[in-house]
Amino acid sequence: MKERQRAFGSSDFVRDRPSGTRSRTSRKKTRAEKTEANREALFWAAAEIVGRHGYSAASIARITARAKMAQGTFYNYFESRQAIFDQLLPRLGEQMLEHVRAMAREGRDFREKEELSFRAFFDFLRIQPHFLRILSEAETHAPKAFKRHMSNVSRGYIAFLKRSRARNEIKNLGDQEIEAIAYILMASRSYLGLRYLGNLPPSMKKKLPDHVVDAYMQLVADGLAKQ
Amino acid sequence: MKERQRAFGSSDFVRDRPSGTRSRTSRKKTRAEKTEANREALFWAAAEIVGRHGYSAASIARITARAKMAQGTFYNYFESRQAIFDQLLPRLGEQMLEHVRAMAREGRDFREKEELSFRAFFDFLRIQPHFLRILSEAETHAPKAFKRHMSNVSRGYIAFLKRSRARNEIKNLGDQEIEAIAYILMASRSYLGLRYLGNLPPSMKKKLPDHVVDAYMQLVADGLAKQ
Amino acid sequence: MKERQRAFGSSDFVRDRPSGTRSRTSRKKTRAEKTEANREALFWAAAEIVGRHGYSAASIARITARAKMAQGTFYNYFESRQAIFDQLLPRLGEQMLEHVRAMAREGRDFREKEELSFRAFFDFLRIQPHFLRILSEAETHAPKAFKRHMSNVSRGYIAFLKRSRARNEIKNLGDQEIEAIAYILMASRSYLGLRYLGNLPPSMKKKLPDHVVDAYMQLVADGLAKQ
Amino acid sequence: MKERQRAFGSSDFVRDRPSGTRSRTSRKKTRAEKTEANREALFWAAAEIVGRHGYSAASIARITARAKMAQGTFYNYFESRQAIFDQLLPRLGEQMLEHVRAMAREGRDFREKEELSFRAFFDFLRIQPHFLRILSEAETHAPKAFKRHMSNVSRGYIAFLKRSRARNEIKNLGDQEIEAIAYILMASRSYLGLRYLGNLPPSMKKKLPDHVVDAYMQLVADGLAKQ
DNA sequence: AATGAATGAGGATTCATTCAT
DNA sequence: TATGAATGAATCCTCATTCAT
Repeated sequence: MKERQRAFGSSDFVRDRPSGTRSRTSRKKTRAEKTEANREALFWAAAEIVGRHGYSAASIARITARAKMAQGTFYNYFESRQAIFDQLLPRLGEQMLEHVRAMAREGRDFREKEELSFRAFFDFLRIQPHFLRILSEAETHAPKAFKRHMSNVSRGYIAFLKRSRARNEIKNLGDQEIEAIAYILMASRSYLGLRYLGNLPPSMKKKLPDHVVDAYMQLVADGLAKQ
Repeated sequence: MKERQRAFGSSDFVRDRPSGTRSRTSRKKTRAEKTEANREALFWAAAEIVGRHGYSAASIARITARAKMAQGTFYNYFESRQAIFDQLLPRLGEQMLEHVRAMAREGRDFREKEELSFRAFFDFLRIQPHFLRILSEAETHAPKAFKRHMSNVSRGYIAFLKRSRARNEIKNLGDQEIEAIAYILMASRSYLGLRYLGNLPPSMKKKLPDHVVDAYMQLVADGLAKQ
Repeated sequence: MKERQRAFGSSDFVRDRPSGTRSRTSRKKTRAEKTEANREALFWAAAEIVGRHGYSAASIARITARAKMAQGTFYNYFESRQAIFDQLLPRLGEQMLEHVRAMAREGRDFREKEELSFRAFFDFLRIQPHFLRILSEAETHAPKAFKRHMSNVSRGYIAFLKRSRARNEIKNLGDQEIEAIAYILMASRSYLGLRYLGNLPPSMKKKLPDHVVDAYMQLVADGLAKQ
Repeated sequence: MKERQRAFGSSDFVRDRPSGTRSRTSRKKTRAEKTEANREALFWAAAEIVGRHGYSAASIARITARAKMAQGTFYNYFESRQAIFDQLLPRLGEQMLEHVRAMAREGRDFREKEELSFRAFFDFLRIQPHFLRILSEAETHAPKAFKRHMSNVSRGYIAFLKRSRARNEIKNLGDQEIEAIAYILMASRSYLGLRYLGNLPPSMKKKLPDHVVDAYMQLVADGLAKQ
């Protein structure tokens, strides 16, 4: 249960930074940089622990131990335990969206975009395997963030579906139907992630099996195709 | 935060009884009946609290307060706090399956059965509105029960899909694709439940809007139809 | 930790009874006999548990479980938990004294009597291996019984020593010295018992090694002999 | 039953310090010193309570109250209640041995050394009157420490006896007999301590009566003398 | 800004005792 | 008389948060 190994949640947080800001090799960090680094360390420690063991297991003691800091230091960076919880999902969710959008952009039509974004989501889970647990427990432990995330993501999805509809790439569904479809597609990603990538020791970054992509795409493409 | 009112869930357990055995009005309960009633009271108090506030908020103090018992009494009925958590999902999950299966049985083909079972699921959520939260946090707080539930439900779903395939009512998918589809359909129910029935004061038993059923059935029926 | 096996502390309690009163084979017990048997069962269950795990581990639940009774039944036989604790040492102590005295009686002089009683004590420990622990923790958990036992036993020992002194079988010690000697001899028995018979699974009834008897008798006989 | 007064034992720990390091009057304690002082306060509070009322009466609440700390603070200094119990006997036992050895060193032969160490033991009991109870209940409440202490002390005693044997100062006993004798001598100290210094309000530091020393030395010296 | 000790409320669990059956 | 459920106080321990250094 001790959290001494690997202070930083993962290399992901480094990768996360716009590459220009990466600290030059072996220059001493400025105060601001060190502050930022500490906040990051805490954030990723929390993400790791919540992702692996759940919000209720993420005590300040555990988070700070993993971030190699004293307990008290936590409160220089976050107002409270709840405060850091409230930031987990928004930030990871935004990361996820960026990652997915960047990929989907390459597709030329609904089908291509949808497959690309579907694959991108599971890519992202390999980078950030804790995302799904952080998401699912957020409903109780960070409910505002959860709602915001869900409506945020669904809004994007709905817009995408409406654009596809306008381009005649999918069935002519009503707006309300489109919203429901968006939720179904979001749901699929979560459950398939859970089923096919879940519970992995995070070193073992399995890939989503192709037959899952096939099944999904058959259902979605045919299910939404103009008849 | 005090838990003094009777758990709503408990009406369900009464409904659950074979109607012949319902205790005659104002007869004194036998010892065995009282024991059973207490266990039920604790169970539904826990279900209510977990469903509404999450597992970590379900302290023994809170559960027993809601069930109007002394704290120590809890341990006459359950070995530990974890023990009652481990029973929540299996029991509610079984209830859900029975409810859904009973409805689906009436359908004549894949499409009818699927729609009936889909509607039945949301019926069930109106009876047992805490089911979804109990399910989603179970991943961390009752992981064995969670896995068993998921594989239990998916097994049933997969069998249903294979039967439909054998009857030529749906596309000729491979076994692996069928499993993925099963997860997608399970996922849809959860997320749509969350979106359209979630977060309700449990008295307000909203119905799932028809356009959601439409959207779902269009996607699924066309998505799985023989082309 | 469960105490289901072997309701009766040991065959000792049977052996304990004056042989005339032993219940005739397969006659139904009278009410009084049954009552008595229950009390005995509780007593020996308590002795066993205290002897093996200490007073603080001897909960009513554990005692009654071992005696195969309901918890509440305990209070038909003993006023309180403390009450049964207060009876353990007096009764076992009395048993011990009887056992030892019966043996010592056969000796003709100080030396013989002392050796016989010394050996008898360790005999007794094989019959009643829990005696020493019950004794040593009684100082805190049944202090009155402890004091009474100690003064009871020392009184007997002192009388024996004084008689030996009167018969010129030992040194001419003052009364105060005699008391100190009595404590030393009692002490020796306890510690040697602990060292050479202690911590045994009570089935393994080891015998006190002869060299211990030798050492003791050399010390005592020469130490108290007229010079 | 409240534990508000300062533990008496703690004066001992002060006395224990090399005199040069004693904190100057009214200098503020450094953090490290305060930490050390707290640990000591807890230790001696526990020793006092265990010595006076037994291990099972030594609750964290009681210990911390006596040490004038919040309950939670305890766990900054000891891993668990058992942990502090496990330290009581080793530490007091070591103190005892040092005290006794320092005195015995002055003796020139077996007889002198034995008398000095005997007297030193009772000296020590006046300083540390809880030692005997801490020792006797340790058998059940800190069994590993108990065994280690016993074999530790007996080892020293046996070595002393063997040296005396080699110098022809005592009878030529076999090794096994020597071990038994060692236990007898240890036993005597305990029981005589209990009888003659026990149960005292710890302010009343009675001295062991001379006639007890006489009796003991007569028994031991003559009992072990070459005939 | 960083530390880590201190706090005390809150949590799970145990238990002696009571009491209705 | 025997039962075993009910009680609620007491126990050990954890933890978010505060604060002096």
